[in-house]
Amino acid sequence: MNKPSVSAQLTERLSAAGYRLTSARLAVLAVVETSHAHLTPGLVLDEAKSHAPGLGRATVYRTLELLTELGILRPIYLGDGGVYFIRAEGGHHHLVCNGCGQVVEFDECMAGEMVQELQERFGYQIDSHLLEFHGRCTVCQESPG
Amino acid sequence: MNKPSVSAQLTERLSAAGYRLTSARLAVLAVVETSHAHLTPGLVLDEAKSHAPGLGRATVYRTLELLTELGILRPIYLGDGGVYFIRAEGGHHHLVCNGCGQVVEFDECMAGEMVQELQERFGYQIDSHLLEFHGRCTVCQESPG
DNA sequence: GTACGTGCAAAGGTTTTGCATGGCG
DNA sequence: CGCCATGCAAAACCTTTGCACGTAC
Repeated sequence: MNKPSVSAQLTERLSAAGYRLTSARLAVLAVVETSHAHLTPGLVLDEAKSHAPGLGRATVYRTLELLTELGILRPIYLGDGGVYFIRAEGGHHHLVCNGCGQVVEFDECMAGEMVQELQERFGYQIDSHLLEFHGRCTVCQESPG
Repeated sequence: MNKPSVSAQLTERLSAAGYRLTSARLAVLAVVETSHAHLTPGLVLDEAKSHAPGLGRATVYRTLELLTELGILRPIYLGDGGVYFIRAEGGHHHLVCNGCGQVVEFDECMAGEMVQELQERFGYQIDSHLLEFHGRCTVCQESPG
């Protein structure tokens, strides 16, 4: 049972909102904070088990939902039959091919000014954004159907 | 069995790509073209049955996948436990509350210039885009947790 | 007439739920 | 010590697959 290391910033967001800092939650948070990949519930379960061996599937789902509510994670759908979770912080920018499913991540982003305007107009407090562009990659343009 | 009415533009995209115009596909297309909502596979099945009573669940899934491949639909994930399909044409712009799940649609969009740049840089042919901003609505800002 | 597409039903996965037990605060 | 959170197992759901039949072209 590897002791999970999670930033104080994240743990405080949990306790500030009235949630207990259990070992199951810390294990999930450690995975979320370490990983740079697009996470599925199953993958989180596997990895978090190295911190908390007895961890159950249901708890992972409950924790992922909780972290989404707190604005730490966000769910996305990339075209195959399941959910992925990504860190909500900052933003994500995807270019997705409708043919082969390839996902390219890029950095460009002109969302800053839109965030400002949307916050004023709708009264939302905006934590994160996701920009997805869909089309066909160079390979799939040549093989229609 | 209501005869489905589908625009020639859509039917031609199917046949141009080498797909047959079956009554099942026309029924699904009619629903997609008529509806303004965020569509789930189950809802599409129910509605499309009014055009093609014997329609099966599997065919709806296969057709939705096909329409996604052709760039007519796009899947999104809005935070509850399932997929939604929306029309890919143009773009979609959502403001989603992490607390209560409310989804606001807005018109502003500065994606045009980004599309241009991404096409040049990655060689993609871009059909559509999705901009999602996540945060908390005015109500949920006051009730943390 | 032929290959593609369909419907059915079963299989395969994923997500949710109920409940007794455990542990944070 | 009380209540929240967990783990387990089962249930509920959603999605995919295999196969024989139907139908667009």
